[in-house]
Amino acid sequence: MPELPEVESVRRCLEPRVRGALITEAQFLDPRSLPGDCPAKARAWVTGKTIEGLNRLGKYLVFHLAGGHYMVVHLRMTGRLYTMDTAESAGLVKLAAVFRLDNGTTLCFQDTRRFGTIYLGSDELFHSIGGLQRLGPDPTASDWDHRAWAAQLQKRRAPVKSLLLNQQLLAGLGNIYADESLFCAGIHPRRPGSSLTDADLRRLASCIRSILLDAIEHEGTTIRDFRNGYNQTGSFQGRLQVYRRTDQPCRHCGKPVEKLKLAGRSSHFCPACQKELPPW
DNA sequence: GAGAGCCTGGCG
DNA sequence: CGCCAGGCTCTC
Repeated sequence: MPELPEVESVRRCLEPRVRGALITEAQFLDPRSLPGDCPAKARAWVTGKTIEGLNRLGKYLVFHLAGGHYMVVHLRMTGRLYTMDTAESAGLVKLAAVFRLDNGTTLCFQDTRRFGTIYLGSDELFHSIGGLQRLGPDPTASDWDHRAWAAQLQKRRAPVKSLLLNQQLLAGLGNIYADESLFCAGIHPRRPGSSLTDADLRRLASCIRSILLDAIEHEGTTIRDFRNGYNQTGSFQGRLQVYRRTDQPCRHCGKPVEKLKLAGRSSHFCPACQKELPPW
């Protein structure tokens, strides 16, 4: 569910409400969200620690805790992380974890499909979490070296859509924004990375950046499950051009949007605006 | 590369 | 009932 803009929206909501706060009480209600840790041990570990800051690395949220400790959260498909006033939080059901803070805030972690994960530890976490240690560059960073990224893609024969989903090459795109970026750049999702010209990749890099930044401004896309750090929906769903618009007219040329399966995921594209023809 | 698996719930 | 879903990992 959450891709870079959704995770960033969560981070921006939460950061001012958790920074500087002490965790006075924690409950881990679903052991599956704690790979390698047990709930009792995790509870004792986080209780009494102060949250010094909240960063984002790709789709990971990183809580910086006093003493060089970290709590890293990945929301996967249906995870929600939001705050509410502790007074309002009584009787909440189906939470995977709850944290009470000394500033009167309660931080809730909810996850219908239970793929989401919470990792606790020190510096070694960044090596032990497989997806975190080899994370590619962040396309929303002002110093993103898109030319180096483009050169990597041109070395691969895999479909460009699969390459966009590979977090080792670029951190933050998921199925929605990969499809939207390819439409914006006029590139068919099945084109091999090695077939992309420098001009294609300059266009694609520019589309990725502008779409992600625009989606952050709109607090992300809510198809069904996504909620920001205030437990509210985003609004970028109204601006989608192809994602989940199969058989509906392309907003640019009117031809019906098509769908194909790539890397086990649906890919939505306009057959006229995103041609897959020789010379590829 | 592709496919299965991890889970739950909504939809046709 | 079967299919599908915003992510990621692991096996063939």
